[in-house]
Amino acid sequence: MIRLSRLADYGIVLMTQLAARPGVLTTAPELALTSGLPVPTVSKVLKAIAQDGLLESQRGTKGGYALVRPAGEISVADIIRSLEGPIALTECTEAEGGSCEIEPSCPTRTNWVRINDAVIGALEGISLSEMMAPNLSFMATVAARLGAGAGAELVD
Amino acid sequence: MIRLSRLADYGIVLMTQLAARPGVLTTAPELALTSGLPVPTVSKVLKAIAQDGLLESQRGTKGGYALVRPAGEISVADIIRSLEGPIALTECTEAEGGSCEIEPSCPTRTNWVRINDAVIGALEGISLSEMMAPNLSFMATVAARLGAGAGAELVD
DNA sequence: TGCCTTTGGTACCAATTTGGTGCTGTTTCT
DNA sequence: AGAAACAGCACCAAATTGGTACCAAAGGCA
Repeated sequence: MIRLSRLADYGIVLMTQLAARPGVLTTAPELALTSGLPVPTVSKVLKAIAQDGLLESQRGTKGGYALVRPAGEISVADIIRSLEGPIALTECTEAEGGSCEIEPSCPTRTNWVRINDAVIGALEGISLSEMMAPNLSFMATVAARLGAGAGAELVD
Repeated sequence: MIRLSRLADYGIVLMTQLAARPGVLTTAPELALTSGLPVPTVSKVLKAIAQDGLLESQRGTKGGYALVRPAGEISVADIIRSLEGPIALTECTEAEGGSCEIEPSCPTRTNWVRINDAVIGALEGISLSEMMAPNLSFMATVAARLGAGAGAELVD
């Protein structure tokens, strides 16, 4: 499966909710309520994202989490990376290339990097603010970006 | 992880090797040799792809596999789909939406489709023939494609 | 100061998924 | 016939994931 881990999925949902309250500290239990996810899970996810620097955290009674950057400057790729490390679709495309035994007989290898880059590009191109509301301008952006490709005729 | 399954990875490698010999039937054992993968695995992968219709298969002594379409008309997305079914980055984006419990409180949901489409677009935009050789024109194409946004102005 | 709230870190356990393999049947060519 | 190759099972082992629990540290407040 080419599938995002659930944690990353949750991360994007939670970050989107945080983006809706810029500058305000929100606690994990609060986000658990609004998202419908269990508190420990929310904690785990936010902890990891905060550690990566995408969230600022405040301990204590009036603590909580808040975005460190405006929603428009945080991409989906950023969030995925903060939870899962560098985006690598296959072992081939990992920085520490080593465990691919068929590597010598694999001329496809170098081209994998291109696929990887294309996917990363797609994820870089979508910011948190674009995830916040179902607005038409966003759909138009994606449509234009995809051009002849896949999700083309979304709008109009 | 946002990672392709190994089977899909293998599938693309094997299809690339088949693309290098258009019109010629190649056996699974042969491909196992050239790819360095175990025969049963190669068999399994090719079997699945053939069943989906991307490969034609011929039984018997002089049997083997061959592409049904020119390499230029088979995309990476096609191969992934033939092995894993529809590309869905999260449960949200699956056709048979059902198992997402937090769905009602998930305004992000509709936007997930956009991310999904962007990734699919990136994968649709890369054909087997582009995976065959490390040629510069392909790299230039990708570079241009990545330029503005994600999987933009694909082939033309 | 003492307590409560909240994040930080670690470790663990269970379940799902994955991927590799083996076996038997069927087709086709020599 | 017999050999070679695909077709379709079904199964087993291992890795990954994800959910949880527990304790430590920090900060506000009475």
